[in-house]
Amino acid sequence: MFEDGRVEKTTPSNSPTKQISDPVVYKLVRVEGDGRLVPATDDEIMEVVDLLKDDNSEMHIVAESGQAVGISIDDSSSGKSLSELSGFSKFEDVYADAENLEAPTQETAAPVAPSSDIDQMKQSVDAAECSKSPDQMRESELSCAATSLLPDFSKLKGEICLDHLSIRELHETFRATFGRVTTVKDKTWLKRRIAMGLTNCCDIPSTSFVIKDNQILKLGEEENSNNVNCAVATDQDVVAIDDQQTDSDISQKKQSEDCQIISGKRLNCEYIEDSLPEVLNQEQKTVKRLRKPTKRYIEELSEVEHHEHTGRSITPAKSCGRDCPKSCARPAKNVSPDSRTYFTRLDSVAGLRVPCVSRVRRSRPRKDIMALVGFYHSSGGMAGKSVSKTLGTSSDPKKIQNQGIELVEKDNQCLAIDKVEPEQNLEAKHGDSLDDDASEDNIVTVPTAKGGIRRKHHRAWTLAEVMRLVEGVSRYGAGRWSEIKRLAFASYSYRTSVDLKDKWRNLLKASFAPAPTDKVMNPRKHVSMPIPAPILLRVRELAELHAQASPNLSTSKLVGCGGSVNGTRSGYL
DNA sequence: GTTAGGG
DNA sequence: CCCTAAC
Repeated sequence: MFEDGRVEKTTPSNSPTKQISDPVVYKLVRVEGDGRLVPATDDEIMEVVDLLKDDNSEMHIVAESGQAVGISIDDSSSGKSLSELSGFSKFEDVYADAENLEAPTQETAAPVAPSSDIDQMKQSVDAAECSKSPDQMRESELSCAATSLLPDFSKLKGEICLDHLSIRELHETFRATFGRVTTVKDKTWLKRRIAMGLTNCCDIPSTSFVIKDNQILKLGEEENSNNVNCAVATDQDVVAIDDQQTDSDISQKKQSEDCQIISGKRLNCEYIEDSLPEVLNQEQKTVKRLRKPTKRYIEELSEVEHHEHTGRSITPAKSCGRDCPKSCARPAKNVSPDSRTYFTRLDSVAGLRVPCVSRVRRSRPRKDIMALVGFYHSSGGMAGKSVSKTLGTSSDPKKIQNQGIELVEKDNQCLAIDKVEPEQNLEAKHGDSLDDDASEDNIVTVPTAKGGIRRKHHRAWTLAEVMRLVEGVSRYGAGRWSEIKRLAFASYSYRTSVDLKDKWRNLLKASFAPAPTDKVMNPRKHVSMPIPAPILLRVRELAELHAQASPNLSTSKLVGCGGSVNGTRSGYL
């Protein structure tokens, strides 16, 4: 996996930091996928020579001899970055982290003993004015900041320049920044590391810079190197993570420090992971950071959304559209809206039981109404016929699509259907009251040839409706359908004026057709309730009446009083 | 918006 | 019952 990958490298430490008393000889190696370190070939060395020159200033890592050997790289988690970036520059952090691992034990051995610094710091918490050596004085200032573990560079007021600090001061600053001590003696590394901590940024120039308002101000630094720095820093992160993950002995302190830097760099590099440890330094908490929601969180969110969505489609409380303006306006009958009981109404004339789902007009049957199908079938009659017919339409390949549309449609439909209407039961007792407000909704969407779909809802005309229609025609005149609708079918929200007109037309047809003879008719077709002869007779009368009156254009009102004038002319409307 | 008529 | 032209 890392065959092509990068070569880690070593050179004699030519760090500008002359304080390094312990020169380290680096050896260029290649990290194999399994973590083995393979001595680099000449080609590989040549490959990175340029990098060495460019990044020389970053290479003055102080590492105890032999530490480089212990570095292992977990390719499983960092392979990508490793393959993309120069492994060589990782050394900086790798070494630093390796060093940090042993920081507690190294403290005493370090040339600048951190422990003594700590003591001094504690003693000089409020001793900024103590008369000490100039060096100590500066230390005191830094120590004051360090005691809170939060950097307080108030004396520098927003502008921090680390360039002129000594190694020891840098150590103090480091400690103030990260809350831990370090034995790294490399000034540049310390500066950059501190700058990273202070600015939460990995874009730290390798040369002089000033930190102002938590931002890096470069001093004559070119833009080009910045990108490199960022990338390098990211790479360093990866290495640090790997180191942290593979090394179980790691100290909590170090973990949090790594984490902090990592998160800060992530922020900058817009690479965010959700595996942040819980332990964060204080200053971390003050830093806003982008955090990708955890997977679980995302799932929960989506689930909520889903619930909301489905909930919306299931329980819409919207007003019905054109179909039932009236029924919606009417006061709701005192029924639980959630009740899904379906009452049946006994049609006294036809002797049929038809479902009475209250005033829902032109909406497709809900799923649960399908459960009633069996009932429809067993009950026979025209209701059964109509339902089976509509069901047949819906069971084609388009069914799924239709159902999807159904949901949408229902949102726009009056869903007061779930209400049960006691009055209908009363009417059932009354028999065929003209106030009968029967309703049933079995609406199916039918694909049309045009590619669209149309809602097909079939509601068989009850005898009561027919009678009411006939009366309406006789009273207001055939053709005044809107008036009939308004005055006689006000409570039949599902019957439009067009419906009335159509029905009347059918009635006319029936009335002038030869009397049905049972033997001829297919019993299957005859499920449709026959219109009682008296009604048909009345229809014919009215038709003849209109046939006569209508040409006049003036006398639709005469219809009611006209009685039977010259009978048998054209049976036409 | 209503009505008539074809489908 | 839907669709649409005509009014």
